[in-house]
Amino acid sequence: MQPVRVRFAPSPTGFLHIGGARTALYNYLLARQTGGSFVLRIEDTDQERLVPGALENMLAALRWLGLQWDEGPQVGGPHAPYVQSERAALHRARAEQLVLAGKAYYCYCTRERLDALRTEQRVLKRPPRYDGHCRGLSAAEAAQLRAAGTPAVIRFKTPADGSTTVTDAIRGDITVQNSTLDDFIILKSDGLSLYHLAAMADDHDMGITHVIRADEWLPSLPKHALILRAFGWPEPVWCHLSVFRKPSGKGKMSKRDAAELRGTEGHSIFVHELREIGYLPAAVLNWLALMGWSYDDQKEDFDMAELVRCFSLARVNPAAAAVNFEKLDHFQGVHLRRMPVPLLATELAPYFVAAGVQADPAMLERIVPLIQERITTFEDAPPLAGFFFRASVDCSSADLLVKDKTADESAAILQRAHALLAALPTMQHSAVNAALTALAAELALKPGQLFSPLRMAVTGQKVSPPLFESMELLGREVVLARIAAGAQLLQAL
RNA sequence: GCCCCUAUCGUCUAGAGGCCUAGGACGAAGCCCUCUCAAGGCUUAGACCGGGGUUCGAAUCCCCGUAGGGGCACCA
Repeated sequence: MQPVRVRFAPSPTGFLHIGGARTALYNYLLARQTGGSFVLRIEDTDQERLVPGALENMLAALRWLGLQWDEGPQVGGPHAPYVQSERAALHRARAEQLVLAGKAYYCYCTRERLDALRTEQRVLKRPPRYDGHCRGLSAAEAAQLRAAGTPAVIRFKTPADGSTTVTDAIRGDITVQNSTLDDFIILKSDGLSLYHLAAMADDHDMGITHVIRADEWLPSLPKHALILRAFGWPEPVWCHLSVFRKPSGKGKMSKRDAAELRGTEGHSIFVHELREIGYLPAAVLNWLALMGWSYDDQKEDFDMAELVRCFSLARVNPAAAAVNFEKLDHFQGVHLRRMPVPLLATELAPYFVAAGVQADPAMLERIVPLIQERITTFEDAPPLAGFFFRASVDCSSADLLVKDKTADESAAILQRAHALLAALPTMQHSAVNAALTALAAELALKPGQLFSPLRMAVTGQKVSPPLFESMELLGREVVLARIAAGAQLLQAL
């Protein structure tokens, strides 16, 4: 395949979400695969909707995912500027060029008239469309309005009849009757271009060969094709990706859904939050890649290099996919288990700090093998392994009881274990295992009967990393102290 | 209201006329392993939206329904 020039063109009106990330990923993959270029362009022509911090958020999220752009903000490139608002003069010139060519015209209709028109059409159950009022203005009328300083927009002259056919790479030909389109605005009265013109002009100027974007643009695709044709510009390969649906399969994700997700499930649709929770970029990438694209009927485990090698537009699925976070967790597990221990330890360290425990780096590195296959996200680590670093643990006395035994009997059993471990020549886990297993047999207890209360005493948890390995890492002193404390707690009952 | 897109297990998907008594993955259930929890191994349940065509033959092609999604701004 020839080197492509693709672009990801987000609008800085919010945080980067998984839908945008997947669009960026597919673009990136195609660029890398063909030795082409991945352009990042910021579409900020709607100054009113800009959200402070959104741009920074997107750049950081893209970088975290490893989707480094070849041209764009912060890195520059031969087609700078890459921020659309800085290209306003270019867009304006294009709009005027179209007017001169008789393919667009100035429109002086007020918003009031437009609103009234729409309301009327709504009442009549007619599609809301501009009625072409200013298209028929005589030169004299137009000149008069202009002289009076009447605010004007520029509208594109859509052919009244006939149809427009555009080809989408994954959906085939799409044909719409031109009568269903109206004379849409391409330049606002403030002189800034609307998306339709700005995006097409920039795509052309930047030499974009493939436009891979969200499905929501499909209805306006004919407008874009019309603009391109009006200029006589070549069309890129179009590829419209289906939007993601809620996990329930119903509808698009809303802000409210997003908040709920973060709070109750520990998941998120925002890339930066996924990062905060402690997901691996490799897992997010693997997950996203497979939502709407597949390689074959077997392979699902991909790293970035493999994705670059295997990706193809032809295998992108046109149907909408519901977001499935269980699958994310699965990929997270796959990639997490594959991570080198020292690296995982380094990544985990800040999460312990955030949880209020000082985790000694050397100790953490010894603990990681015990928890690596027991955690999903980094956030899961402190609750599981925080007991290694705390001075003492809080035990629930109920769980300190040996099953089917009284408190006193349980305390006595704990004391037996205490004495045994105190006398053991080594705290090496297999030795601890052997000794404690023998003790259980001697006391006619099932292993679990003895180990459960011990686990509670030593870790303060009903669920923990392997007990004997944990004891070895904790050291005899700490283990004995905690068992003694547990026994004491029982006696106080 | 109008326009566009989509339609295989609960979910993500494989399938591009016979290889399909429809394959894989997540999730679920069961078993094994086992000090808890995981991880791992094995097994099971589970789908071609409906109706018409075309064809010797359709999950695959066409049409009509239906359902879901998206769009119809001086937003992107």
